[in-house]
Amino acid sequence: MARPNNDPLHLTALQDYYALHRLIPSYSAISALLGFRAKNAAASLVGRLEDAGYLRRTPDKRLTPTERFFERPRSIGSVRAGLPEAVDSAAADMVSLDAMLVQKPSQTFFMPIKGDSMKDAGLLEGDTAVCERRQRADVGEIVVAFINSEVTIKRLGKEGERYVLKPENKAYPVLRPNPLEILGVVTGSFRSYRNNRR
Amino acid sequence: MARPNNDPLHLTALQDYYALHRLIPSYSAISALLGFRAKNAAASLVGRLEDAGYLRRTPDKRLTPTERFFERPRSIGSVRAGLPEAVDSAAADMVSLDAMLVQKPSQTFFMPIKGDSMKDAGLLEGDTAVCERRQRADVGEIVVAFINSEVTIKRLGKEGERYVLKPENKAYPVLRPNPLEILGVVTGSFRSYRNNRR
DNA sequence: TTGATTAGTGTACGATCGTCCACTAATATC
DNA sequence: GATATTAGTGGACGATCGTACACTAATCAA
Repeated sequence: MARPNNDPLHLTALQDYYALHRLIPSYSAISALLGFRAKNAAASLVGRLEDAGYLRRTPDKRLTPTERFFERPRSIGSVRAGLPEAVDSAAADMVSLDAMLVQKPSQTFFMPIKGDSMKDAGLLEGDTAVCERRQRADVGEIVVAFINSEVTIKRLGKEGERYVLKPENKAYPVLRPNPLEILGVVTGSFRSYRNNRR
Repeated sequence: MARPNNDPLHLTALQDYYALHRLIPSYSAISALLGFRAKNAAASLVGRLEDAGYLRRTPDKRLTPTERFFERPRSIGSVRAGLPEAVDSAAADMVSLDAMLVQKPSQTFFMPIKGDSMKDAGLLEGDTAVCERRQRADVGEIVVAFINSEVTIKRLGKEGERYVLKPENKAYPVLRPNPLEILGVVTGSFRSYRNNRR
């Protein structure tokens, strides 16, 4: 019995499962999850998902999510009223968080933001900065610098011939370290409003 | 032959494998990876890793990384200069940002921040809010609300018996929409300094 | 010196996994 | 109105997976 299905790829159910367990379920687990009676249905579903580029296989044939698997709808902002489910998927493109924030994984590391010296730049205590390892930076970029045996995040400025580190908070002074050692450049940031993990 | 081993948990090798494939390998794959001749060695290794809290199992017994699996030796604080490596606990090439910010993929969407009405909360123009579809929210949460045929992001407040929407910027007034329709709750946010923006 | 613990070898076995084949029912196409 | 195509059923089968049991070698503590 092939009941017509508006979501024949069952993507969201699998994404929820993955978010919970960090693993693509086995065929029989997929069948249990989606209510299939034959695990063969799961097999062909996985085939479709592979064709669509949501799943791939490791060298030893095991199932793995691709980048596209993690894409989420980005809504435009003007949505029709009424329907609460209305952040309209028709008016949304799909974007992947990782693809947006991490370009060079091997050069990228995370740094927790401490204190409020950068709060006017929208970097608050507890935020995480996405940083790219690099020794040189341009004026105006936010950099990870090494100063007084500590790592700090400030905006790179210039006074005459001299490079300085500017906080984005009037309560803090401009730093004029000499020498100035740059560990990396902040290419993004993120924060979570949840306390708990997972 | 039990050769003495300085890293009897083989964590880094497994972390590298996971970074590559987003999957904990099978016992035989572990044996191949680490050069074991008996996959039983992998089995007991996994047992140790479970005891140490690096791995756990899904309800159907399949292996999964825990939060601790993604931790990295943090040598921050008093890092000696010149060594920009190993700055934070979670390495960017291992853990996906998506996993950190999205708990329920099927209910989650992204919304661009417009204007500066929430700048004191660290939400700037061009940032992206991670939102979870939900009709009800608690006072103090940042919500996605529907007001005057537009979608807006504000903090949910209460005045007496009445729910209000508070901007986080003194230049903007408190909104008292009636009725108040909530589309979702902001569970996180992120921004990229890449091409544009500030 | 003895005994316990740790780390890995080797073989065997049952359970689970993924694939294959034939089949069905609803939808879409011509 | 005939015919693909899509989505799922059902059972069979070989391969792989995880576990169990017996054993070895090196380290460590009493």
